[in-house]
Amino acid sequence: MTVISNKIDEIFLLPPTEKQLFLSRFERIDVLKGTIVVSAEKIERYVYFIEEGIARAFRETDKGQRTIWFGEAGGVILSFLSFFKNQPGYESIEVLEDSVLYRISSSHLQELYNLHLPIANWGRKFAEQELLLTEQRFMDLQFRTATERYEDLIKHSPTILKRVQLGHIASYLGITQVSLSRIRSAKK
Amino acid sequence: MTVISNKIDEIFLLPPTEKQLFLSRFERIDVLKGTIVVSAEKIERYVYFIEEGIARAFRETDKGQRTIWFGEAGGVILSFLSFFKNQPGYESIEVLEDSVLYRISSSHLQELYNLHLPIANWGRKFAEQELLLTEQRFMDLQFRTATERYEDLIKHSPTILKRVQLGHIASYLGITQVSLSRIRSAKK
DNA sequence: CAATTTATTTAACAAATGATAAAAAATGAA
DNA sequence: TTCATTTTTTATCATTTGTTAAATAAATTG
Repeated sequence: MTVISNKIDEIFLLPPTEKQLFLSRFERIDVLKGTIVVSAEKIERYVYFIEEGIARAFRETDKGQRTIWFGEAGGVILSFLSFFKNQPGYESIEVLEDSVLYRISSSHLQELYNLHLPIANWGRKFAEQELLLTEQRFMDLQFRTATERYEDLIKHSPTILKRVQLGHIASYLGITQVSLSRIRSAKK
Repeated sequence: MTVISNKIDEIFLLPPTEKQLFLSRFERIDVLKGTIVVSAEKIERYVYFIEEGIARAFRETDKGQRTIWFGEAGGVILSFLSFFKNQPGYESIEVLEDSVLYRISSSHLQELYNLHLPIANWGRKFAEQELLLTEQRFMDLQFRTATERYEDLIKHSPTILKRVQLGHIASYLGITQVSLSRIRSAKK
């Protein structure tokens, strides 16, 4: 649980008592490659932390699946809509390799938020951090070209590039696979 | 202060004591049309709530200003990067009409977060809500065409369409003004 | 290993959007 | 109002990206 424990500390450092309380609410699950952890059809009642493995969030469209997010060890799997508003979310999330996850239920988390100030502030910092990441994605999409976004991916997430097929990468970048292939060949 | 007071309640209902404490930290400012409330150059130490008026966030690029957000009464003016990470943000924010704002300083807010559980949870809900809005923007940009985004704007924010010039709208939609003009003429 | 499936690249054409320039319309100031 | 400025629309051409289909390469399975 070390990866996740570090991740939790990184978001907001909890006093030992609260940290322990928080961790005690987590439950380990081992999932096989291809498992759909979160389904767009359903309201999801857990937040998952990735201890080991890699995950992909995607939306089903008329033109097939389109990837909206990749997560590696230390990443958090959740549907914001599901978890914050109790609605079915936009996305489904699958693991692309056999993975080890730890999850905490919505109701446990709510209870902790309502009783423990440090944990409420942890939740706030968590939301703020995810907000910054989402804003970053938005800015990239709005202000950078597909080529630049691809180069950023090479630079900042080489692991993903190596472990994930290009069709998923292309839709993540907001372009077709053909277009990505053109970008790749232009770069040589 | 009624618009803002309602907005605060909408995010998360505070007990009367905390609500009053929270409100007591706000300060009213009246700003003239064209005032730059938040500058991309600086670290901004306030969050502003719009009681009356309309605002626009934009980034300076090599091709001129590009709008990233519009806010009306009840909206919140802040740079996430500035406020959450104490860094200069991406955007500058100006008011497009004479406006009435209420602001609370970063340090006051931090203090309230650290001492009052309900306010910490208010802050969490606020971040969660802004996260959902940002995610929505991202999804729109990624999954909908410029034409659809324009139609959504007509449907959901007719006020903005009426009060803001089309150049700003176009860059908000992520297209050129020429392209927006084409979309508008195709619709007749 | 060969056979089959899946993933990736390439090519040709269509559609959408950008860039630039000019015209038309709207706005604001004297 | 009239003139000057700003905003919006229109037109033309270049560029980018999408679409479809086929070819190549890689991975998987029996």
